[in-house]
Amino acid sequence: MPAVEKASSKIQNLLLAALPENVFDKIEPSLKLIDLKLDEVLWEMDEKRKHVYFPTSAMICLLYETEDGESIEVGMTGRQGLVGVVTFIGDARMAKRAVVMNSGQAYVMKAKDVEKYFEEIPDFQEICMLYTQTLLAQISQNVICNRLHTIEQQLCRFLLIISDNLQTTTIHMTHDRISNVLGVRRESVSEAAAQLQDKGLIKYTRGKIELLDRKGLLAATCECYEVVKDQYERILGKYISQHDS
Amino acid sequence: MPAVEKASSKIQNLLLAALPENVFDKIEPSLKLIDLKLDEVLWEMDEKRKHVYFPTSAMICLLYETEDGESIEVGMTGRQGLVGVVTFIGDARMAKRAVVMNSGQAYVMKAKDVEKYFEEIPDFQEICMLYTQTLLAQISQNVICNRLHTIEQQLCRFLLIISDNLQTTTIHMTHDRISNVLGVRRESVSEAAAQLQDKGLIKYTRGKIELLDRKGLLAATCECYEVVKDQYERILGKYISQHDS
DNA sequence: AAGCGTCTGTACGCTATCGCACTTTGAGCG
DNA sequence: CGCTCAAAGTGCGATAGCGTACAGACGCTT
Repeated sequence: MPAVEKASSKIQNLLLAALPENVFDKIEPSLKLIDLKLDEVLWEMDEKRKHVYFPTSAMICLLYETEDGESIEVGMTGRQGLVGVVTFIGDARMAKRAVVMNSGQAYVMKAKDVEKYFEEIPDFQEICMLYTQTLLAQISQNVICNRLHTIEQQLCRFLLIISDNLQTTTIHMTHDRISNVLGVRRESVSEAAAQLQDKGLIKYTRGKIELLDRKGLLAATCECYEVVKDQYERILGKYISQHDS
Repeated sequence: MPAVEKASSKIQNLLLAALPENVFDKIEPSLKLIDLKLDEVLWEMDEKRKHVYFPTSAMICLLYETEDGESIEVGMTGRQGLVGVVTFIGDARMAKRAVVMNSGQAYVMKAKDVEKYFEEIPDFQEICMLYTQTLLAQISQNVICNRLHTIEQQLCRFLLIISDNLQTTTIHMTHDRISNVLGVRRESVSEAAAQLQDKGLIKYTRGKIELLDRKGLLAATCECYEVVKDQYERILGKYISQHDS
């Protein structure tokens, strides 16, 4: 199997792609590519985690839901990461559930296998631990972002992150859905989106947002986007060859 | 040396106390008890972490500082935890600095030794990893708390956490200092504090806050306090014998 | 005992966001 | 091709928290 095909069709998850080929071959039997539908719940709080997911084209959101039903994103993962960090650092449940935010595919691995490989294969362990660090950085930044930045800034950041993970400038998502992730009103998202559209940075219609001006969005968002991205690069950069944009 | 003395005078850090005695004895030579002064900076971002701290009577805050100088707490640690998680899961820098928020003592261990014990002693590794999980839970909850809850609720939560860690109902801290941690104006803290005082939950004078009614504070704070505390208990509870309050 | 500096109280206008209610629009379905 | 319903637009009063400015008060120092 030519390396090109491997990179393009199989290992679309950056963490898996970061593994040395022989390591990947070793764990491959435990990987299964599956489809994830919108709003599918990968796990609920207080449920034992049975799988770890390495998204390729799907996007997953770690959501928290308060006692009175409001939901907020704690962290977010696409092809740049994995879902189920807690599986190998223990069984903490930091979010109430993991929900598919953008349908697509992901590799799944049973928690048992993950644990096994984690102990047996140092490279695998290292990649997982490094990713955990980037997740910590991401969540930490969300603390700051939620306190200090405007909805417009947060929306820009959100769009950029999605775009990075899905490798597209067209995002299929309604304002309402976004509002649930950001933990704000739908109207606030609509308003912020309208402003970005006025500035020529995006263009949207029902459930579809197109990013027109990446640089403009970068200028309109807060430092948080760059900070998290930089940390990701610093921590995992050397392992991840492929860089888009 | 009688066990009582050990518990009372030496191992005031709950994580260290959770280690089996023979394990503690093994790592003890690497531990040094030091004094931490108010506002002392344990590390700055982009500095290689050289030590791990196990606070006994000190309280340490993981602070983030934005480009325009605002500071916010990302996480907080006292005798219930340790500072320097990143040392063993890699070298991520999720916060810009760790600052002493309440003077007191802490055990220090060199990063090198930490790494060594981490690999050699499973019990040590486990405790460290479990604590990391609780930290993740704590930071995640801060994301939610910052988005959804009032300053008054957050102040209650803050006071309760400090009280838990310092094992006292008298907190020596000015409104100004608290405002830096919560990432709000000093006046907002003063106002919230005044309300809590009116309700008879606390009593304060210059730089000193006394908690009068713990139950009342619990009722006045948000779910976040309990959620984090529950996670801590669930994850580390079985190792930690001593429970106050 | 006085003085000074730090800590806290108060006040006011401003902004971002909320909550709610209602309208308009557009995409996809039959 | 038109209908229908979800998505997005609009408006308005309410409110939490901000920024700024200044006044009062407590406690330590001399």
